[in-house]
Amino acid sequence: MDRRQRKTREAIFNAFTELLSKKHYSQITVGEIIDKADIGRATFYAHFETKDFLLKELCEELFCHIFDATEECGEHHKHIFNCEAPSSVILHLLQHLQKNDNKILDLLGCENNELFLRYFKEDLKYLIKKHPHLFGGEKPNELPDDYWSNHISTTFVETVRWWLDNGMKENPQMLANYFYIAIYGDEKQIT
Amino acid sequence: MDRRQRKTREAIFNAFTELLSKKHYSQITVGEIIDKADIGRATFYAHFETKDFLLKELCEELFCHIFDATEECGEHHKHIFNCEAPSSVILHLLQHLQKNDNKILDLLGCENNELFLRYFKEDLKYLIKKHPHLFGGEKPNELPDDYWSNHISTTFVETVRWWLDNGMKENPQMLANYFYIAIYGDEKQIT
DNA sequence: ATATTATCGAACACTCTGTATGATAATAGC
DNA sequence: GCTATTATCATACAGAGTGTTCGATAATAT
Repeated sequence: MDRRQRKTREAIFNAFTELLSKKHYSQITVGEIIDKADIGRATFYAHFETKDFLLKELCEELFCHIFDATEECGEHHKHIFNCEAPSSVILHLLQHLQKNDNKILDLLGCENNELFLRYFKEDLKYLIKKHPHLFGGEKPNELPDDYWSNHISTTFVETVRWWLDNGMKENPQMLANYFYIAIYGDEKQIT
Repeated sequence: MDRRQRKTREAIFNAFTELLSKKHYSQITVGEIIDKADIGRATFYAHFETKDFLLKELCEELFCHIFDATEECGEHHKHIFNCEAPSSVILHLLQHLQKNDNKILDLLGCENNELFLRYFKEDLKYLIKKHPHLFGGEKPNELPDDYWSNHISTTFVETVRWWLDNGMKENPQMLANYFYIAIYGDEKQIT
């Protein structure tokens, strides 16, 4: 890829991210993005068809760094599986978040968090479907697979949302505990 | 309220609801709404400041019929508490949904469901906070109140979403069971 | 050195928003 | 019934945002 293209793309992403942390997605205009990115109007549209596509590509780029749900950046995927015991994959993800890797927390915590948490959840759900025992516990027999993977991923995302909304006072260990208690009940909490 | 006002308001709500069931909220214009409602442009703006306010008022009107989270239509509220055993409030809500009371299902099931499920969840969360034992079960001691009420309401909304996305094949009884198993585990399912 | 390609700036047609106007018709109060 | 009020209408309008086009310029690749 041309260096000019890379620089332009980078400038657009940076400008867009900065704007997203300040105001709602629907209120951001292409005019603002190109002003902040300091590029020409035609250049923006040479890169992204619309603002919606820009958002989509930003999400894909960001979440690819946390876990690979699209099967394209495998080394990160492996990372999750190997560097920790399977029972604390959740804890590991939360620690990544707390370090604010790739500034992902800025976007999950801002007023646009609905947008990003949806992407986050979809990626997570896909991961759980592929690896049912990733989070250690057992699915109750009566529940359909899909219902269960949806329940797990939703509960995780909502745990993160709750954490962010309440000022991130709890440490990742405590939060992982909440998650496990909510899902599996008192008796099965991790240590 | 003037009969003219009532008719106009009704026409706007109907046109808006019909459009929402067909296309995404962000793609709907005020022009389309007034065309379908067959009213003048100025008239629309005499009723609603913006499209966003229209959505807000529509949601308030709709969900008020299911449960009163805003404390203003108490008889429906009482309805929920009195006509069924407390342990199956969930079942009762699901039965209301299945009957498609007030066409609410059309909106929860369309591509704009994010919009409405968010409102739905907020109302439910408020209700749970006020009546912690509404759904019968017990909160694990280790979990903060707010985390728990968020978990319950999220799980319920996600159960409904899952149901809609999968063609509503299960009956309310079965669905209520899934919900209770997901929340409280195998051993506590209702009969 | 040359061909290719990304960017620029400016202009453009188009759509949508929200407001303003004066005229008309429905409603409410007496 | 008569009158004052008020909702609605049609139309027009300014302002903002979108997405495209064009020729000129500059960076990159071969």
